[in-house]
Formats: sequence, C-alpha cells, structure tokens
Amino acid sequence: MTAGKIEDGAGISLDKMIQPTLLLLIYKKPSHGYELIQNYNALDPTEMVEPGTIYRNLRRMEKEGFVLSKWEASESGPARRQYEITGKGVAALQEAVHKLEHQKKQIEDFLDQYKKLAERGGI
Amino acid sequence: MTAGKIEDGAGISLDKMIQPTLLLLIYKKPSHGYELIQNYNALDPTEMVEPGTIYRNLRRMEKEGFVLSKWEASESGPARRQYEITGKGVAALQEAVHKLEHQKKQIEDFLDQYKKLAERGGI
DNA sequence: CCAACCTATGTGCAGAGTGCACATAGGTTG
DNA sequence: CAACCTATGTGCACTCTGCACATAGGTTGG
Repeated sequence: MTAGKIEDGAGISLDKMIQPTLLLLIYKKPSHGYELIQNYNALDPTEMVEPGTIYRNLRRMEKEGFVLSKWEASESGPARRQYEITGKGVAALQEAVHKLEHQKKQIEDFLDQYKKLAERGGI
Repeated sequence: MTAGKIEDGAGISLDKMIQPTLLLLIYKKPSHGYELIQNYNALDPTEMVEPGTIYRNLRRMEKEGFVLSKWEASESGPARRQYEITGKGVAALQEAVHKLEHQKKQIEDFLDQYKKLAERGGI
C-alpha cells in the first residue's frame, strides 16, 4: 500500500511518525502492543494505524535496540509482551525530537509560502 | 529503500512532503523537472531528494491530473517538459495545506508531551 | 458446556514509494 | 572531439503499509 498513507480521492499522501510516537508512549509508561495500539489510535482517530503495523514496528525497534521486551502474564487474558525503552531508545527519541522540530519548521515555511501566494490573489 | 527516508545510524525515519512541495513550486511558477530539482533541494539541503524521485512524482501527479506538461525548447540545452498546475492540482494543494496544518498540530502535541516528560526528571 | 467475544500477537501477500545506479541525449566550451 | 552541463527517464532491490487471515488464552451468557 501507499507506504505511509491512504489515497482518499484527490489525496496526496503525508506520513506519520509511528516509531517516535511508540517510543514516547513506552517512555511515558512501559506497556504491551495491544495497549499501545489503543493509546496510539486514541491520539488521532482520523489517522488509525493497523495492529499489524504497530506490532511490526515494535519488533523492529527491539531488533534495533530501542526497546526490549519480556513476556508477562496478564491478570485476565493471554500473556503479553511487555516493552520498555532502553538508553539507545531514549537517544533515538531525542534525535526524533530534533528531526520533528526541523520538520515542523519545514511545514511552517511551506504554509507561510502558501499563505503569501493565496493572499495576493492566488486563490 | 526506507519508503520515505534514510536510516542514518540510530535513525528513525520521518517523511517528506514531496508532492505538496512540488505543487507549491509549480503553483508559484510553472517550470520543468530539472529546475524543480534545484529549487526543491535548495529549500532544505539536509533532505535532498533523488532526481529520479522528482521526475517520477511529476509524472504521477500528471497522471492524477494535478499538473499538465508540454515539451518546450530551451534557449540552450535539451528540450524540457514544462509543467503547470491544474484546477484539480490547486484543490489538491489546498487539501495538502489542511493536512499539513493537522500534521503540524500532531507534531506540536508530540513535542509538548516530550517536553513535559523531559522537564520533570525524565532526561 | 460451548459458542461468542474480547484480549493479544503475529504473518503472507500485494501494492506503492524510495535510493542508487545507469542509460540516453541535446548543447556548449576548451 | 572530449568533457561537461542540462534534461529526462528506467531497472533493481529494498522497505513499509494495509488488508486479510491465523492462532490462542480467557470470560461470559444462554
């Protein structure tokens, strides 16, 4: 699929920030995939992400050493893979913060450019 | 490849906004691929995009009806495919603006969350 | 008690997008 | 005429996503 997003008609795809968001959620509170799916999709119900994508990203981040997991029994229900962030993960989170600040600036520049054009008769 | 970005070590990939940026550049001034590559990569030299990617995006946007092109002779050098934006392209640009405003808000929320955690002893 | 449901994790497949490298070609200049 | 800049495009390998499906433990109502 659209390697990032859905084409909803006249759509141009803009991308998400799955891994940083997952890292931040785990940084706030260690938890497991299913819970992270709920929390992730609660943040922005207009941009829901597939469970499979969350699980795959968690395994990816574990392979890269950003998080580590261990199986834990649940009080009620199947066992869960509990994730916690590592030192490397915290560093990656900080790096993601810098990149997001940069990206925010890019978006602001874009919007400024657009507004300048739209004002002076463009639209 | 990373379907969006480069992994630079401890990197988490964050994505670009190639099509909206190209649309905005063409909206500002009709031009051809080679020139758009220069202008695009001048906007943010830390996030250079391959020529092939630009050309493919232009053809894609033409197929979707956001731009249209015609061959034009250059005063000096090979002929160029000159692009201009269509009505549908302007609409797509507006839609992209809305999405980017939304995305900006998401980034700001993320950064706020992070700062809150970092302050109270996190890092 | 067992069917239905929620919790919980994961995989196979097709489609889309990117980088890298390469191909092609017109025009200018030393 | 070789080297270079302009200019456009493609093949390949790789990554990522959505959709659909598979699996499985535990709870609850009929």
